[in-house]
Amino acid sequence: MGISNTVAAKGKRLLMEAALRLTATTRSLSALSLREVAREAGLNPNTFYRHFKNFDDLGLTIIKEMTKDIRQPLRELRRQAAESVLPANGEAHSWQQNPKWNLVRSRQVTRVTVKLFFDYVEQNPNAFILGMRELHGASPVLRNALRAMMKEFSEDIAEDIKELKLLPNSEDESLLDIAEVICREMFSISMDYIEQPEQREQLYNNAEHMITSLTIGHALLRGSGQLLLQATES
Amino acid sequence: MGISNTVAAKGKRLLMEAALRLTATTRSLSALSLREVAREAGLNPNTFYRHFKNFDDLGLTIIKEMTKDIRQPLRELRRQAAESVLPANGEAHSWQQNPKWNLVRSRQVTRVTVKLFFDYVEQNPNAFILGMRELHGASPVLRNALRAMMKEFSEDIAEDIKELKLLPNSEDESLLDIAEVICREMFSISMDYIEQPEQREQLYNNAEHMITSLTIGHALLRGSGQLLLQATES
DNA sequence: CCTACAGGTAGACACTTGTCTACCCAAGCA
DNA sequence: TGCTTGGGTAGACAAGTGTCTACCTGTAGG
Repeated sequence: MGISNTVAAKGKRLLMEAALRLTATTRSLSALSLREVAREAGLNPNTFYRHFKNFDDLGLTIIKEMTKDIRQPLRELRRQAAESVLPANGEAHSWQQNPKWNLVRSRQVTRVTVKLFFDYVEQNPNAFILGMRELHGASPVLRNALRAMMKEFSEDIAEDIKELKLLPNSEDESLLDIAEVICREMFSISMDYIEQPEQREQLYNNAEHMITSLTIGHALLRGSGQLLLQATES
Repeated sequence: MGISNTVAAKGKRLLMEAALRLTATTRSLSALSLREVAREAGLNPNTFYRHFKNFDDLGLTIIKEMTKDIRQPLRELRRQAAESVLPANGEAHSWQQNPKWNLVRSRQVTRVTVKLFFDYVEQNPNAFILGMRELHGASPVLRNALRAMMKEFSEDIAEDIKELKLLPNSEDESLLDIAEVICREMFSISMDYIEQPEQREQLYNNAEHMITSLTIGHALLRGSGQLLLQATES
């Protein structure tokens, strides 16, 4: 669950999975004991030393695995979503010529991406729980690693917004700030998504509304007011 | 630091402050040991039992104190900010009649509030660190308590936006969702604010930009496009 | 003046922890 | 064939832990 099979040694994988299980249900990584993890993995305490220097080491290894597992799929999902929404025959593509269709398309891409992201969360809840725990956790090493990971995700988002032309006027670099907010919020909301299954429909709608407000507001502040007005007029 | 003197017993306060100190620099609350906290407080381990049932109990007490200390001041700051920005003599007040001035006023209120919030964070860093740690920490009790606290803050924000007329068209209840995003983000950004003093100016600007984009985008989606276009045209 | 009691201490208990040294075994390779 | 080595185990150690019972002391209230 969350730990890909790229990790060679069996014992190593067992330990990582055990840590992931304990972290999600019980405690933060730094609060676990070496013996506890080994016990959960069904191994001798000393085996831990064969694979990891300490808990930061274990945490880093898990985080790297997760990043590798999640990053690429997420981008592909977004690209698929963008390509699946096409204009009606003969209609113009550019924001200048067809603002309304572009806005609809953007929102559609957002909806699909958010949906797929939440599906992903649903399938790997423990990985996300560990991530959020340690992002604000006690270990500076893990905090920094996770921050770097989220920065990469944000850069992906910003890049995709540009390439897929999801916003008018998306040239400037302050788009990255917006992407970071989106990224942080999606991770944050995903905690609620995991813990409150009965609220999922609403969380889904809120997330979409959050992203749309944020991006549209950003575009408006950057001088695309006229276009957006046309796009939102019924 | 962060623990008001409303707590009667001296030992109790000492323990709370010790926990706050250890949490911020070392570990999450659930990873602390009772003896460790007592040692830091200069007290006998057993004294802990005189005041708290367990660590959740300690955490809850700290959180309640903090909420009481922070909530009211924050609202007052926002109100002061709103009142300090007045239209030039004879100018109209309403969004309909004077959109540009209203937008300027809103952004001004945002700027001032954000500034004051960060000042507050700077003065009580440990309280905020503990809050963010436990918001995503291992204890469900503390998580829920902190979520409730943030919900209250969000309601304050939403209410103030309405009362102070910081947005056109701010009647609907989905405003609360936006307020929750703002609240979460402000707490999240405040961690960076504490840890990266050299970035503070930029974090400050980003926060303001984030809030403005979000609120304006929200208003635009709710049909205030025409007004906002007028407001943003130079 | 006595007494109740909140707040603090002391010592002891069984238990868990990280880490050390030493031993084991199977796979890969010369 | 023999040997190196990665991955796993066993046992022991001092140190730290939560919690129990028992004891002390100042202060408020009758």
